[in-house]
Amino acid sequence: MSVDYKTTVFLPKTDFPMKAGLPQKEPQLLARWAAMDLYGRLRKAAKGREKFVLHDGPPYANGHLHIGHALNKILKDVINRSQQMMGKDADYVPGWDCHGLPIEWKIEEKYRAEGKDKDAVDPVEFREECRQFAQKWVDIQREEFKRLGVEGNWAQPYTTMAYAAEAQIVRELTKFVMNGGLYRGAKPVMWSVVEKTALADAEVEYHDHTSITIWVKFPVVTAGLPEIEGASVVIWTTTPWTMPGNRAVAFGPEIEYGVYEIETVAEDSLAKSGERLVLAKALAEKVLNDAKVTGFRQVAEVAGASLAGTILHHPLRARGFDFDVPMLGGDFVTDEDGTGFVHIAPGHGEDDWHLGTAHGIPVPDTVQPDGSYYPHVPVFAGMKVLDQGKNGKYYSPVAKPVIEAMKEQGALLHHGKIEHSYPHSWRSKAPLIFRNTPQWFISMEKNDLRAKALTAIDETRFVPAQGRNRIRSMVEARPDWCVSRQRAWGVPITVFVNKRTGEVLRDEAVNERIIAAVAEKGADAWFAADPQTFLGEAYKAEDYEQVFDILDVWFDSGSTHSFVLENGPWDLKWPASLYLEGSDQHRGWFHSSLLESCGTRGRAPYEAVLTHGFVLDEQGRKMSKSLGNVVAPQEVVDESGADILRLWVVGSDYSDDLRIGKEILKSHVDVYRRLRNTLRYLLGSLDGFTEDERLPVEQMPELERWVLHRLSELDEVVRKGCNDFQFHALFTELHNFCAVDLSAFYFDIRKDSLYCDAAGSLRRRATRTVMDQLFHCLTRWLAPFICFTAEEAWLARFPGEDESVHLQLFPDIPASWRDDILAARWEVVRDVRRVVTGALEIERKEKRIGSSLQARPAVYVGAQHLQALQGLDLAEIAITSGIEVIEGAAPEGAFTIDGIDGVGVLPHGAEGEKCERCWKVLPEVKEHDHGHPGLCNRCADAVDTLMASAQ
RNA sequence: GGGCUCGUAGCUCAGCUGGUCAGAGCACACGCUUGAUAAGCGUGGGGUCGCAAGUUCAAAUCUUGCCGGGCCCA
Repeated sequence: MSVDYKTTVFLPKTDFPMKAGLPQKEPQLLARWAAMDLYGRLRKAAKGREKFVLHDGPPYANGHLHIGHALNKILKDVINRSQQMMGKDADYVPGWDCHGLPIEWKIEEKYRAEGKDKDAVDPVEFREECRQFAQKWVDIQREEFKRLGVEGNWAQPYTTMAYAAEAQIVRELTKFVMNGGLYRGAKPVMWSVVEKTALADAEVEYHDHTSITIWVKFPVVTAGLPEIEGASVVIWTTTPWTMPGNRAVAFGPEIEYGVYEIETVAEDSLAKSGERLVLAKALAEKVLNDAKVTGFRQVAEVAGASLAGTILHHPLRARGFDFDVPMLGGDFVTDEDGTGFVHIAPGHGEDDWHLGTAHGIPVPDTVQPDGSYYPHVPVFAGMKVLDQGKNGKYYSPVAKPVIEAMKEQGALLHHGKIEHSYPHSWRSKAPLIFRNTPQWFISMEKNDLRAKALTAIDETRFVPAQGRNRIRSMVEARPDWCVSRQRAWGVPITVFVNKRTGEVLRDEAVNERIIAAVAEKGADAWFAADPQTFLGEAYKAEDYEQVFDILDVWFDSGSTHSFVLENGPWDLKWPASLYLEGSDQHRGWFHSSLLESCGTRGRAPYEAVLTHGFVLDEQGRKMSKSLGNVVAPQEVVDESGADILRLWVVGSDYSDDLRIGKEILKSHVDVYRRLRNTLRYLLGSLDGFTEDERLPVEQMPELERWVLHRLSELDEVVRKGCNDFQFHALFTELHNFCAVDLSAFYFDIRKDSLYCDAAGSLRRRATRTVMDQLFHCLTRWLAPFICFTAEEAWLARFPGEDESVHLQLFPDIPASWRDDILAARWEVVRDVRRVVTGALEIERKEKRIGSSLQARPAVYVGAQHLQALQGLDLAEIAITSGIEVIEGAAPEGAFTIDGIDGVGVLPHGAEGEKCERCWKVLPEVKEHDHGHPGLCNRCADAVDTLMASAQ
């Protein structure tokens, strides 16, 4: 037979390519969206709708984006797009954090390279360089974010360094000035003697460091109980340099202590026979062994709490440290290491400071900014507590003199070394010290800030819910907020202090003049202008100290809600619908925003907080250059496309840490292919589809109604998933729908009708009508995820300058599509189908058939299955040329599947000839009494119709 | 060291308040198709549910400890 029927078959036809070429295609779509002002159109279309405002947590403007940025912004974009398509006005204004140490350091590095001295440069000039640097990275990051497909107001983003922002930050600060929340205090803070500055928590990192350890005896002078009279209390410390700052010794009220009398000692021991030492019982043996005490006996037991009231002497009392050292109870004391006693230097530690101030002990200033002791410190004046050795390692030069002095006084019991985790500066990598410094604080108690913040936490929705506990425990325990930094690049603490009274000037008129100047000239105005211009007539500049400390950058970013949501040109809403950042921001932005807003407005600036985990490598390890496991978003985009990265985001469970690597990306490329081919098949099948062809649901076969039912189920899943910000499960369902329900089932079955039925046949029209619905649903549902590919598919079907899938809403699914009874029935039908395909597989193995159309099996079913099959053509569903359904038990040897009871299949080859058009094997083909030799009846009619319509 | 958290097939993940819970998709292998073709269909092999105790008639699911990873803090 030489007639080529292929031309009469309606094969899929589309220009939508199988191979995506995303790295090339995506930039074209971006250019298109820019040209048509998609963002503007989205705003216009959504005007008047309920607002959904995801307030962008500002990334820091230095360096290229890393994978964590990509995760964060893609997630935000998916949420914004899905909210918009659910009918809200989801406007998104991205922003950047621009002030702060890292940028300042970059400029300083440059100066150093040029041999310039930073301190010799005018601060305004220095700040201008920082500003330029930040702006450069804002521009670079903006392009990198856009490339990921993130939609938003890129033309008018916010930055913390915009003059308007700086002015508003100053305004926020003055609120704390006016309500008394801001105060100047002194406090030990993490201090870098190298950078000569205080460091924020976020600027501290922990590394191993070797410290000298000393065990020191404090003689009891006034015993709180008789057992310890004449004894010495032993402390252990890893920071010998803090001994000049010692003012107390802490014990654990719950800890059991013992008094030990030394009997015999080794030759080189510092302990003396006959002396009595107080130690925690759990640690005594170890301490005494370490101190080379060879014989001792416990002479008394002492409960920790009973030590209260005991007075000790400083071990160097004879050398100028002539003050009493009280014993105080501290919950932080443990008997797990050391001696069970902690020496307290209120100027050198957080716990120390709390305990000291709580008992009215003055906080001594012992160490100068450069790390050397003040001249007034006996014995050690001028010595350095920290310095860099010849080998480049940092050590404490004063450790040895301290040890010597202690030895001379007979106060040293033992000394040694320890390697432990110790705070270091994130920039210079130098070890830090705690140093007492004058700083500005926002009180957690004044104006009930802590209580307000805790209430605000309770009133916020946290996703996942554990986030609430995390931030709550931090706010409960945190000390006052230290907002001052001794730096140059940032918003200054715009405060005047009365030189005579030490009082902070509180005057709204002065504040307004400062704010106006900053709004006009930026925060530089504070440095450049004559202070008298701010003070006006009422005050004399010489009576006031102008503060030049810089505000903690967390105060900047904590204020973004005020100049982005509340004020500013964007017309958003306050509070934000959502803040979304990595889980580290419980201590960062979520936290600072909460405090700032509670302190100024009495509530959180957000309704909900969503956190995601961190990105790890394929083995679940942290990414690092040294491990060589860093995945750069730019590389993924260049190799595979942004849609692949976006797929990775929605295909992962972001509530936990997520992993990425070669294999994981490859699997997402595979997932992408399935989605793309599904869209492509729909496009090809819908070639030439017109409204005339559309068929009402009532006239559709059950199979089509089943697909519509599935769409109604998916509609629910999609909306629920988007509302809950849970994309992973919903995406998996969409993908499985494409793979399992469509590709392997519906499409496979309907190929025959689509290709071979006459164009006007009801069955084919029903198929194409449903495929049209599928196309609308899938492109829109997928649009927030694979924003490029969804658009490409949409445009392949609806070309036009004004067209975009992103201007669509999620489809409205008629409630009538839902048919649970039908769906349950089709579950049974698919079970039967599974048994048939299983049986055919054996025939295939035995080489008795190839294509399933060569088979005409006999299916034995029970009453229940028979009922489910009522009115259906099982051959069509199983894609065989014929089928025989027989009610009754399956005969011996029939194919069955465990778990699908009552269904057995006996294979038979189909009888007849292969229709040359539809490839079914039918007896009627041989008979061909319809004038078309080689064709079945259906195909003969179809060809007739086609030829008639062609004429 | 402390707080929080995670650890189910090669990968991404389902498995709610303990009893068809050992699953899905992908990957892999084999076969089919050659009219979705660098595609599509079918079948199949993979996990002692991180490890170890314990509670219970019964544990991936509860408790404790340990190991490993992560975030935050010290």
